[in-house]
Amino acid sequence: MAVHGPAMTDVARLAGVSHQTVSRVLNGHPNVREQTRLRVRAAIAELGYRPNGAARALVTGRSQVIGVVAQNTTLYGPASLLAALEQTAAAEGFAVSVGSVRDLDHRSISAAVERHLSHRVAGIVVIAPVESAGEALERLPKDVPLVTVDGDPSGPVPLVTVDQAAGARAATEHLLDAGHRTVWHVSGPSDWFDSVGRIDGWRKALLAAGVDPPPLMPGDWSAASGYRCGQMLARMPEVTAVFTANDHLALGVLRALHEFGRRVPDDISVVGFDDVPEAAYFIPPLTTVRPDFDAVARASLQMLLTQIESGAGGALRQTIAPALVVRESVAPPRR
Amino acid sequence: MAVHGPAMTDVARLAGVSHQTVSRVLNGHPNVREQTRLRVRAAIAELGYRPNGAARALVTGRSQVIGVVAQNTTLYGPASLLAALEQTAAAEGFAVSVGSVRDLDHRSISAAVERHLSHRVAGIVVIAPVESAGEALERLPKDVPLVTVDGDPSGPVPLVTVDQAAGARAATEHLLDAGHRTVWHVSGPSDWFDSVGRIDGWRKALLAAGVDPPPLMPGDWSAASGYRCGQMLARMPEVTAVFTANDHLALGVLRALHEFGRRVPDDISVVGFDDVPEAAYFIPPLTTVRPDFDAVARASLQMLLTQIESGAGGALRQTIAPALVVRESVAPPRR
DNA sequence: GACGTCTCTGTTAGCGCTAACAAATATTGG
DNA sequence: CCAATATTTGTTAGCGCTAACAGAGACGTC
Repeated sequence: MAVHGPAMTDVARLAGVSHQTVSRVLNGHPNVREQTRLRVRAAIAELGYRPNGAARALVTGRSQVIGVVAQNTTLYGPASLLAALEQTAAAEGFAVSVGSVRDLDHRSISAAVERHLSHRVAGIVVIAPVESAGEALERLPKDVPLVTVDGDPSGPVPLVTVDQAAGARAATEHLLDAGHRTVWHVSGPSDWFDSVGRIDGWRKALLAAGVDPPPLMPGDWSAASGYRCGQMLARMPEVTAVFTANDHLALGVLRALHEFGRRVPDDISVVGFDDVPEAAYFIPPLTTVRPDFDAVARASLQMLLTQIESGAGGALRQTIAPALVVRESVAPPRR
Repeated sequence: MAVHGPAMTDVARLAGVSHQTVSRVLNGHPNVREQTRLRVRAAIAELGYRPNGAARALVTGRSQVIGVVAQNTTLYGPASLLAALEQTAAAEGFAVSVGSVRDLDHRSISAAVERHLSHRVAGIVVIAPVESAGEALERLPKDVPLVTVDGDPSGPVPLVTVDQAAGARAATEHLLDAGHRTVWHVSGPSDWFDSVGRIDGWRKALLAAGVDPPPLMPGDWSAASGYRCGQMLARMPEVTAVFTANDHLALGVLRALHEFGRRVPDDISVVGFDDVPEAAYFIPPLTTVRPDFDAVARASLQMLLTQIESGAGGALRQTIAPALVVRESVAPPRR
């Protein structure tokens, strides 16, 4: 094998056909005699030939690559999404190129998208949970297939999203059903759509039950901020139930409560969101809401592929319902 | 902008030069008059021209893409590594294409590498913490720049690795220094080099202190397996110090000990490995070992780029030392 | 048997770029 | 001021592939 490996003509020569016939075999074109097809395949195998994606991309104007733009792929949610996306894409013959950005302002996002475009990706998935991201997306070239995940529900861009409100409602109602008078909420950052949706669901559930929502405690997804909120919650004797916007916040809250001698779930019940793999091993095991990342990945890729193939998109909005996972961090309030 | 956007010739026409001059400007070739350079840049900006990576890759035989092969990018370690790799690569003008694999057997790895090769990536980083991966890598075409992360320390492939043994030794010695007679170890799966290195460091530290290593408790990185091991540890009154191969195992152990009423660190001290962001909010805050993922990413990319540029590699082995992070899960044994 | 109609295969052009060389222009030294 | 050299620009070819068309057989139909 030379430095650049065998090309299509080499395969053609060995199989005694033209390079175009090789191309037809590779692309599953119907009008090729079975015998020829086999000869070509044999030649491909013998030479260890690998089609050159760059050449194909050049002539077709599209590569078999999907670009993903995400912010913090270290967080459990984005990481899971990315992994699921990659698995799904691979099954469809697409590679995934990551362009993570440090901040979700629109300069960063635009830059990441630009990078993808210059590689002529077939389509782009933007995990854009933040308001400022939307603006960047609106001014993009319209001919690029694009799907947003957890983006602006009211924006004009095709969107797949976890039903945050439904998840939050389920969590809140679960606590209410256990007999709690009200439910406190430790939220994520207010510029994340995820946070807003969860706050919304929590508030609606309380209102529907005829209770006035207590003040919101804003966090930033981190266990550290959960801990800070927990230190306040622990000092308020009336607090008996807390819903946190993710599991890491819950971990921080749990620790603060523990430090103050407030027992979970005996004194205070806690529900999280995300179902990180460790949630079952928190002290106590955490009742939480599990978003189906695989489903989100499948839906967004589906949507993207439809756009890629047909030029214009099918469903422009899709919502995935999360499920409540009941463990041991919830109990009825003591009287 | 047409469907495929402006090409180099369009820029050339607008700037009144040949397309080759445009190419020279783009590639920073020295022999271009300043005035011409400016005219070209202006034309590029005006048209919103974006170079076509596919065409460039076709003619140069190399794209500005680095392929990463990893297994479970949902785990904290791999996810952090991937993110760091992406950041570093972006700074050097490279995109990162992920090829995650479900299993680390050599068929899967080979397939992922093949996919990358067919996209003509400039180089490949394999996060291959498992023995079977090594075999797959040895039979690769030799002309592809390749770096392994956390791979086989005795293999022939260029390698960047966290000094697992040093980290484990630091953890073990920290417990010994606190006055514990011996230290138990909950390990990762035995086919991971990371596990083997950590087991090795733990054992050596004990031996150096003149104590006979207690039986090894094998886990699988998950909190679930940590919990199972913890249930056994809790029942053995003589156990006063445990070093777990990662923080999630530690979480499981912590929970099991808590259930059995064994207090940490009063009754039993625990040290983890990884320093996940939540470790500071475990109950109690976890003393652990922090590998520097950024440094690993930088080192591996550095190594890869050297290979890409010079044809053959520089340093073939590089080791990054981890740091002990002291929190509250360690105390002297009670007498 | 001549003709259209399939099915299969080959030929040609060109995607957008860089490398290699050729040509034109500027700069220098004698 | 002219040859010799350095600098800047243009011209050509071709990377490996697919699309579009053209040609060659095989087959049935009148």
